[in-house]
Amino acid sequence: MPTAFERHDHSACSHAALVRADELAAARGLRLTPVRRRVLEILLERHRALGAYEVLERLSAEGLGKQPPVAYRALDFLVENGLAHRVQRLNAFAACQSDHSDGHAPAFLICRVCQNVEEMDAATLRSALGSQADALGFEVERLTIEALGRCAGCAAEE
Amino acid sequence: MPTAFERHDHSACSHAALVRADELAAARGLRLTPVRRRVLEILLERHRALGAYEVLERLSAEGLGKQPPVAYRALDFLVENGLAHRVQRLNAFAACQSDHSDGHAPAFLICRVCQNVEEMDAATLRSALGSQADALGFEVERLTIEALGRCAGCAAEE
DNA sequence: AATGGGAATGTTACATCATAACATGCCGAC
DNA sequence: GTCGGCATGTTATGATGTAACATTCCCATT
Ligand SMILES: [Zn+2]
Ligand SMILES: [Zn+2]
Ligand SMILES: [Zn+2]
Ligand SMILES: [Zn+2]
Repeated sequence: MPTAFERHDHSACSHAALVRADELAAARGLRLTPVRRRVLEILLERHRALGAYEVLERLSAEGLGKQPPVAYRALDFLVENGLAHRVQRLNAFAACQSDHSDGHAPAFLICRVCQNVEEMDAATLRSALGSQADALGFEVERLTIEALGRCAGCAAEE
Repeated sequence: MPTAFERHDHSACSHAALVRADELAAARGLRLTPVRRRVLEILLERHRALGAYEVLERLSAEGLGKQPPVAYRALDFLVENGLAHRVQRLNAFAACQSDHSDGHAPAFLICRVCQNVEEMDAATLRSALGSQADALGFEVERLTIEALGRCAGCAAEE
């Protein structure tokens, strides 16, 4: 798989993610309603993270809902079911582009120039942090790892 | 040093941090003005992170400023100079309680029950993530590592 | 002492992000 | 057919964050 920062046939990313979403919905009996599916498609258009209000604008233009709760509810649904992630640093949301079907909690690389977001496997980091935390008696439930920086392409251009 | 989650003589934490702040200000010619110093003291009262508006309320009660920019400017100053950290998951700020004098970027353990925030050294994690990112040509500039979970004390009570 | 420049603070007004609460519509189970 | 659960629609408000400009303070220079 190419990274989010490379030029690539993005329709393949997008299509694969939608297929995974449909499979997941079927397997778990989730209701991937028109609004929810459309929000996922919108997020999948790029590797950028979108703010809830950016998503809402798109929905609104398509007659799928004009008020913030519509966007937030769909986004929350996607996040809860692992189809999208919240990027804390940006107060924004990105579709999950990884092929782990379930329960993964990746690290994110965020390019501050092109704004693309790449998911990176964080299993090693998770377990390293987990044992450090264990030593302090702390039980980790959710882990956020986000790196802000510059991707190779943007570094080359500057 | 006790962790933020243990019972301890917190005035020692607080006092030590203020001494470090004064030393840093002297060494780097920073202007630790009344508002800035007071904000640091307020953050240091507990190991909790405070929202900007919580800080502002306190300032306002003391006649040190009634408008959001007052709080945000002081907080930004503290963060830029390593005297406080921003906790992304909480949209909140915590005084730096570590004795690293400079440029450290710790991982945070956030107890969702008692709300205390503990800093943990993240040097190992940083370098591990750094090399994973390097392999993708990504240059990390800022790294956020935040674990949400439950501290030993709160686990014992539940 | 006056002057002037830079940093900090004061203030207004607004931008952006997020959710509570309640009304309405949809659909399948009984 | 109607009841109950879930999704959606709508209103209103809460919470977080910043742009822009006015004012004050301090201190170095004249
Ligand atoms: Zn792609
Ligand atoms: Zn880039
Ligand atoms: Zn303490
Ligand atoms: Zn706790």
